[in-house]
Amino acid sequence: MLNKNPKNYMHVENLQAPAFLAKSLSDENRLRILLCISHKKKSVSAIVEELQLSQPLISHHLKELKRSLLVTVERNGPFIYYELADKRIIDILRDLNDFAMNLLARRKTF
Amino acid sequence: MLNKNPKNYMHVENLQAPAFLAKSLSDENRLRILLCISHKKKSVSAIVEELQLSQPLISHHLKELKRSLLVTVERNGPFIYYELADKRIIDILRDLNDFAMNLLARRKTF
DNA sequence: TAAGCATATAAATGATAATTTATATGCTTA
DNA sequence: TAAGCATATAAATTATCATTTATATGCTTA
Repeated sequence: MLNKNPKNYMHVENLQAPAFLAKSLSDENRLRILLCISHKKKSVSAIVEELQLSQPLISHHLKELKRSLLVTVERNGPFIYYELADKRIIDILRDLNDFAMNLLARRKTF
Repeated sequence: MLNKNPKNYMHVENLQAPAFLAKSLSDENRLRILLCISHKKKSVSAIVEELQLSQPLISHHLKELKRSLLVTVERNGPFIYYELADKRIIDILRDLNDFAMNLLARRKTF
């Protein structure tokens, strides 16, 4: 768990923030981008090359990830580098993956 | 973290499962439903009453949550009870909430 | 078996979002 | 300053999804 003594309590009334975050994580291509830059900042063209997706599509998703505050941007000459704003997003991604795989495995077993 | 020695490794190629799970968690009303049944199974009408949403909308979201394997169903007479399939989804929800609130707080600070 | 409640389902609608295609912007170098 | 590369943006298209409205199904009880 990220937080054993959470400072932010969840209320049935206000779940906008986690829902918004989950929406950012709900697209497979965006998850691939997050993993792709998880160890070091990378330029758009490097990401395009690695993930084999079109440049406008990558740019679109990067814009979305920036809007959700998940990545930060930095220009260096003609290149623009994207970097994780907080690497703990990878832990969350791993938790989602483990939990989802677990659900699927159980469905197959029982 | 859910898993310090994860059995399921993440690959940039296959992130369908976590993306699908995140999509289930990306709607505020579905999160409200999950929290609403987090302590005990509840009937559809009980959920409708608590969350003040229309019955067809609640049924629709419950169907979606069932499809994602997040809830299980049980009929008792005329009532149909929904229950969390795995309560650890609440930990994940809390992590999402904490992380999201953290991002927002930082944006306001810096 | 008719009536009534609990829930599901179907159809229609409106909104949002992913992707593609085309074009613009901005930096660098000759 | 023209040419070229890196990236962003805009427009068009298609797909997905939340919500509403209307209706059907299934259980129970009189």
